[in-house]
Amino acid sequence: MLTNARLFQQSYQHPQSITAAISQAKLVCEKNNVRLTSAREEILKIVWLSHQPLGAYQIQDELSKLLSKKIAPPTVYRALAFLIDNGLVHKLTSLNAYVGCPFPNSEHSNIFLICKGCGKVAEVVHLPTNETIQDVCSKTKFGFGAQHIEVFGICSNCSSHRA
Amino acid sequence: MLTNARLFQQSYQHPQSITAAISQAKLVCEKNNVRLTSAREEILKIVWLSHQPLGAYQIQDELSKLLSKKIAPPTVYRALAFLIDNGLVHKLTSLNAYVGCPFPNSEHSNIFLICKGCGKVAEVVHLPTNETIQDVCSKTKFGFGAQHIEVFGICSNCSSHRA
DNA sequence: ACTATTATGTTATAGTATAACATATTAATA
DNA sequence: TATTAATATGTTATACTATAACATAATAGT
Repeated sequence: MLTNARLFQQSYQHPQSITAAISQAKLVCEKNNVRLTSAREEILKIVWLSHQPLGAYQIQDELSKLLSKKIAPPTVYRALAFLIDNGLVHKLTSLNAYVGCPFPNSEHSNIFLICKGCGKVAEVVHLPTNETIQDVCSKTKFGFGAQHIEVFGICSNCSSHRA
Repeated sequence: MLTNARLFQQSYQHPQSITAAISQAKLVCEKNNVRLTSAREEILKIVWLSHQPLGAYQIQDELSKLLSKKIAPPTVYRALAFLIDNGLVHKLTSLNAYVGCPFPNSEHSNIFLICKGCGKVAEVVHLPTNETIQDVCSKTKFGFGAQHIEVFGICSNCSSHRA
């Protein structure tokens, strides 16, 4: 099972992971034959730097600050659409918020653990869950395309600190 | 496995299910000691009558027609919040749309099969999937609260009619 | 250099949802 | 049954989320 759930730990500090994420993103874009422009890269960094999922307008604010100029929503949404299309960012639909994908190359379960305590979100790749979903699809003759799983609860750090 | 996936069949016509849904809703409300007021009941009917998930403003339009008067958004959103709280309606977060719950009393997997062809949505209760999710939570020490699973694909009716 | 393609800037607006406060209805109690 | 507390609805305004449409700029291939 692949996960970045340790980001729930208080000590966690996005180690070299942002630069790692960026260089991985560059590889992905090269492979997909698309361009990681500076706007896209900046937004990817902003999303990665946050420990919580960010809304589009929060990203807008950050980017405005960073570049010291006004950024309009389409700039943000277009970059997000690009990053999502290329598997570098996910949208959490229940939150209208965006997170960086920690493993853009792996097979995806798209399972997101959303902590109601601290607001942090971890992603998990879990093949057994994929299989049970496939089972549901075959039983209902439903042609599987994609899945999106959001799990709401309390992370270990929050439960130990509030207990 | 509990499902209403046969609603994907072309012949499917919401049999007596609307009245059944309403009477079940009344039971649920009685059990929960809350009131199924006429506005709430009307909105539940509207959601049930649609074979596709409805947006809040579509519901607003329907209700306005039905009652021949203007309905403001808060009326709709409040009724939806009530129905969701009592497990009678679900929100599909990726669509910003609402569907009636076909089995408001059962244990829930909250698995939604969303057909990209016809736009219909079926719900499934599938305990094995619950178990794999629980497994993910225990492995990550994440205190499970709730889950929401959206599966995107093509239903059997659409695949047979387009093949 | 020229052209086609892709990306960004800009303005306006569409679509989704809630805050805040007034009024009405219902349920419980005196 | 009048009173009160609680719950629900009406109403207005506004916040939040996202995209359309069109102009300009940057890039890549010829």
